[in-house]
Amino acid sequence: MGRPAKFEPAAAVEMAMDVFWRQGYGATSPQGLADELGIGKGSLYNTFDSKHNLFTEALRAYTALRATALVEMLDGPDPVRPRLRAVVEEMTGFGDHRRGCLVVNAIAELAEADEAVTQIGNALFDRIEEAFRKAIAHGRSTGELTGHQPPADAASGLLATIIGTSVLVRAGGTDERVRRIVHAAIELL
Amino acid sequence: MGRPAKFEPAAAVEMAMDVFWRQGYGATSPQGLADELGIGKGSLYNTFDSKHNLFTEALRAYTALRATALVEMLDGPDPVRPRLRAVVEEMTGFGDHRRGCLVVNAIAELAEADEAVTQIGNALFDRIEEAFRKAIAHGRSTGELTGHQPPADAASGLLATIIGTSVLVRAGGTDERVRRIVHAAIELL
DNA sequence: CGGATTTTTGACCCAGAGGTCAAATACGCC
DNA sequence: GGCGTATTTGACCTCTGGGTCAAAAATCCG
Repeated sequence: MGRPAKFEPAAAVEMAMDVFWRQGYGATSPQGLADELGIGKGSLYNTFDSKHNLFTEALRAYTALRATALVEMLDGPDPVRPRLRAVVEEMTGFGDHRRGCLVVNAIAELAEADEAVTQIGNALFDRIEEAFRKAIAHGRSTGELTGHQPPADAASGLLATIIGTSVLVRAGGTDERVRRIVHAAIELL
Repeated sequence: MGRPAKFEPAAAVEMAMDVFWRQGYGATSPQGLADELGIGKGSLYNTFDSKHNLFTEALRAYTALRATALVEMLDGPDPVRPRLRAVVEEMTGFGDHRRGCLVVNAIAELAEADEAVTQIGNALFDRIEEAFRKAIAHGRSTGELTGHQPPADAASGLLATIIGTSVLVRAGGTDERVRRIVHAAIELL
């Protein structure tokens, strides 16, 4: 049966996710990752073939987490507005960690040269936008939301808003400003 | 008087700006920069002491350009809405280059570890927000804009929107989506 | 216990990063 | 032309990045 593995790949991916999230891709070294995961560099490369591959795995894990949280938070009884607000706050990384959104950071850093990253990013963006659209459309149908733009437009706007806000959070912007942005964006629906 | 300089530092900074803008900070090497500027690596280091210093110089040049363009575009006869639209489109890098905003990219890549970058970024964000606020307030005073949120809130929202949009542009998002976002954001003022 | 197997590990590799420097070069001036 | 000065340049340096691999270690099985 061979020597027992010392670490769970899935858990390692999540830890790597964390490191990339904090430091970005370029500023993160394999050695650093191995240290942080508490394993040898060789082990890292046995399991994940390259730094870049580990990175995309981390991005995928991240999008899965996000998407799950998104569905979970939007799926519930009316009213929909507080749910949307909660989602927006959660997605921006508002509050605790202040690292913004890993996918947003990845795209800003690498988009021009890295096809894989761009693809993962756009996929997440599309899912978020679509979830927003559905929620907004639902809110309109019950009369809770009274905005005048088509739900698809409102959803796109909200997507841009959370992306922008995640950057502002990462920049260390004041809670006050972030709060105002979120509030206004939700209010306008 | 000594040997005549072969390159203008200011011009070099602008070219470096371009390279960083395309590739990001981590993916740009001193050698690559020197090649692109058509000078020796030594010359680079004589003029700008470090890669990081050149980078912050580039960021500063960038913010100066942006700020100038901003003021120029907002300063004109009524109505203010088309001006705001033009600014938003310009700032997002919509249309030609598709690289998003250099400062946004820099923050997303480095914010957590790089004080200088964070500071430059926040300064630019503040200036943009303030310019928006003034323009919106003016539009309200003439009766052109009829939105209900306080101008400061609308300005913050617009700031988040252009940041988010610049990321979407960099991700290669469809023109159609970007256009809808910009349109809706301006319409809501 | 002695394989057979699976995983770990750190030493090792090469290329390139970021940076330095002495020599070479191109002026103005006497 | 010779000199002082300012700038350029590429060779050079060290260190780390990203990655490989042979040997060691830890398990199961007969």
